[in-house]
Amino acid sequence: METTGNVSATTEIHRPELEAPRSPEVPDKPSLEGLEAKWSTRWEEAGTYRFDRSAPRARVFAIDTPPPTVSGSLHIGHMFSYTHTDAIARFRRMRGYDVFYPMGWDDNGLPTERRVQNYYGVRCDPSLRYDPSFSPPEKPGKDTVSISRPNFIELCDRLVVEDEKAFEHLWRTLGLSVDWSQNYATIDATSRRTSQHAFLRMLRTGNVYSTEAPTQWDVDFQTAVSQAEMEDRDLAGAYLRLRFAQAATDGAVDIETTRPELLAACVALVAHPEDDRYRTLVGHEVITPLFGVRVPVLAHELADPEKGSGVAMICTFGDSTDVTWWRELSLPTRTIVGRNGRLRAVPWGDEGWASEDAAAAARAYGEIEGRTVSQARARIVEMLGEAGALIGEPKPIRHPVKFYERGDRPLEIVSSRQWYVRTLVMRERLLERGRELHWHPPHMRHRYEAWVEGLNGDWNISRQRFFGVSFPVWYPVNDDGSIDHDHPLLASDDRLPVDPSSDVPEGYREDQRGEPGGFVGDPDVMDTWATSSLTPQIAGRREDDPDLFSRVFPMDLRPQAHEIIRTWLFSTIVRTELEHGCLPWTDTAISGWVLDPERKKMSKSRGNVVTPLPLLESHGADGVRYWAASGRPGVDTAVDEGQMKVGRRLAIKVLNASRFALTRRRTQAADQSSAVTVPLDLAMLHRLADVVVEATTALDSYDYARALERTEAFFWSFCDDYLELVKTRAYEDSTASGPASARAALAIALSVQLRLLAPFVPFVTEEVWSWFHEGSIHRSPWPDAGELAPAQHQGDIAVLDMAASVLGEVRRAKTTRQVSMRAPVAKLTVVDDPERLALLGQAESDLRDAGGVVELVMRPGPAEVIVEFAQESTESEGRGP
RNA sequence: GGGCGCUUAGCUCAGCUGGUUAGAGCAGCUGGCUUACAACCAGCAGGUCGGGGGUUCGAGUCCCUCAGCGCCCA
Repeated sequence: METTGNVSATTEIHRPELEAPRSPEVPDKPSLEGLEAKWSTRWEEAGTYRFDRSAPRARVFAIDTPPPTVSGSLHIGHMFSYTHTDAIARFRRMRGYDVFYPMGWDDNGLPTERRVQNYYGVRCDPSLRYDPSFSPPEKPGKDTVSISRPNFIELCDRLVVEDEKAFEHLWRTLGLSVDWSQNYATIDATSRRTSQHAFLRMLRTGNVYSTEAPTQWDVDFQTAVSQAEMEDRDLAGAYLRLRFAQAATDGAVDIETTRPELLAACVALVAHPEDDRYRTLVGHEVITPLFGVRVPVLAHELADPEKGSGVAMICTFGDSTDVTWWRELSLPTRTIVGRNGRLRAVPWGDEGWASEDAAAAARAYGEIEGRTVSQARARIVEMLGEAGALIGEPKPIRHPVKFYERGDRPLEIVSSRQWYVRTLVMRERLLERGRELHWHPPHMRHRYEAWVEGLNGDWNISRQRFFGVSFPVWYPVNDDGSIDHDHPLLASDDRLPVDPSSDVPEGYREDQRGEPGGFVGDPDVMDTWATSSLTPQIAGRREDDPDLFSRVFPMDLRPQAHEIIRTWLFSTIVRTELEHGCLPWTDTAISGWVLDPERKKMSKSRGNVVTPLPLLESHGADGVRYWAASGRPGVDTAVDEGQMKVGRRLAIKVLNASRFALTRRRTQAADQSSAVTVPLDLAMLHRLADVVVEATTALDSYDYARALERTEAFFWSFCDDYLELVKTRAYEDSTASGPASARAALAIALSVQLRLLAPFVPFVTEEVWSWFHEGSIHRSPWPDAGELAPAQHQGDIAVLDMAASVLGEVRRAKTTRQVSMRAPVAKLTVVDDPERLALLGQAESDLRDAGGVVELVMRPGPAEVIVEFAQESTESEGRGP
């Protein structure tokens, strides 16, 4: 076999030795039952998948495993994509790599918070003190119990442990070849230390900064969200035309808006500088209806003359364009939407809230104060109508509105202090890294590029939540009680991880917390992606095991789903670029989605989510894995129990075919390839050698599905044709070269095929392997040239093709006559050209045995096969072979 | 609005740099208990490769265009 792809580059890899087989012990009735429990236990005991941490980097294949969100329910999509990765991991291991394959749990963040709230019926109130005696109710009570932040976090920690057990059981049943001694969790001490340390480094290098700025805000979760967590949803709305009076004249200006409730937050009107209709108006002032606020009319390119009247109302803040105008035109801030999504009280007449008629403004505002945004909208439309400021009828539209991906109400923009990672200035470098990375399939790179090119702000990593990694930062409290955000007090590296809500900064005492001259902790936690973007550093133990880290980083493979390219993949590239100036991995394999059997996207709300465990029970892990591995890289794949049944049948076939091959072999001490001398046997091994090359090439390029397909196709024809052809010869109880050749070829072919199938159906292949080996098949060498080279040089595949083809004609004739396959053929006449007849002649006796042929006649002529049975002399003519 | 992907047998999908008569599995139909396997085996049938145009000796494959579906981004 020629080496291909990066095979030649891995010459330093230590290839496992192929263990000499022992005398086989074959069960009479082999079965798949219980293989998952049996082998997952033995693999654990034997440390089959244990990472050898003495391996040099060149011998290591490191996988940056996606940590599943444990607080979510088990999902068939997990089994699908993790099977793909596992097939690659097993292949690499057999190729002699030391595979670093850890498992992580993403227990950090909002999903866990929500689950804890619902599971225990509690909510976090950060103003409460820690209660060491608190224990949660058995069942959620009628009323929600308020508990302190440390108590809440304890419950999070307690629950995720349970969830992780369920996941681990699933993974072991599925047969993932994970090294379970390399676990991590995104909230554990290692992760928190890694994350906080990286944060402090970014702070020192200036790659992270905090600022008070307009921020996308979810009013229900009451937290900021980043661009990566937002999505557009189409919502019904209406354009309303509002009339503003000109301050200096009797004239009026009409604007159109979908958010009239923000009228009180209006700080200016804006028109396009080239719009002749409003050129004279720009620079003058107008007065808002209802609130009587004087605001300027300004010019800016982003005002769209085609939209509405061509003049827009700038509010603080209705959307991101408002933010842009506010910033670029240096406008004042008049915020009316509070963090809870209700209109807050504002001091009409005071500084910043000047009005032509403050009393009337306060009266009008009193109608909407305290209401939600949508309630306020309804009321203010009525009031505008009564005031005659509403022109014409509302024009209903559907338009995209920004939502938090987990949220239920549109995002609002509020001004708040947040930490940001400087990603915008990195744009070009990030694109360059995207081009360096090997994408499987390649077109997934476009998703990344579109995202990086579309970045419109730095990455906000502050979240106003409870269960997450804290910022290792406190702030001095000035003598007047205000907080000095410009001189943060940083935790020293050796104290990490810290929780600023309970730990005290150096040089301070706990009783100075919140006091003038004292300190306060940063109240926020980091975005979960700010931590999970460091999975290579966390899994590789950068903080506490630099030696390990040097052996596994940069990693080789990031497997993940396509919908988190913009979050996980993107943020990991950002962080590794900032930390190390390189890519975190050389390759990424992007898996598709699992769709329901009707090819619809699965979702809880649709109620079409397929749970994995029942499938594992009815089809076996190998069956489920077979279905998963049949899904092409990056391609969305429907749940198909039919495919799982096929996989199970394949596994059963492996048991039975192996039993046959090994039973024949019982008298044979060794399987010498030199014993294979019969042309038919050499032909079969030659074809198998081609399959080995194909499968190896495919797996080298992460195309597990192709490798499986080729291997499986060979295996079935091996069973249907080759096995049938040599059956009689292999049964012959003799040491003659013919039978010996068949037995040796069967043994070699079995060994090679089991190993080719091992990454896909690890349980059945291990079971069969154990019948005649001491060690694990998963630590055996991947098949290669050495084992099949003699056959490749001597075997002519056409011998097998000819024999199988003529045998097919014999079967056709028997089926047509509706007779048993055992029915004898009185005379078989094969007409073909002399060269092909010569090839067939090399398999003549096998063909006669397999077909039950009494007399075989071969003569030159146009291709034709004639099958004659005793008694009836009718001829059955087949097409030429 | 921009981008990416998909469209091949009733269903699920292969078909790689163009090259015999377009393949597989499932489902369907017809048979067969055959000492590896009846959870099995053998065979049959089923397709104007989404539509149109082009390049070529030759197109499922390359180019253009249209349509439908899905996803990503705005």
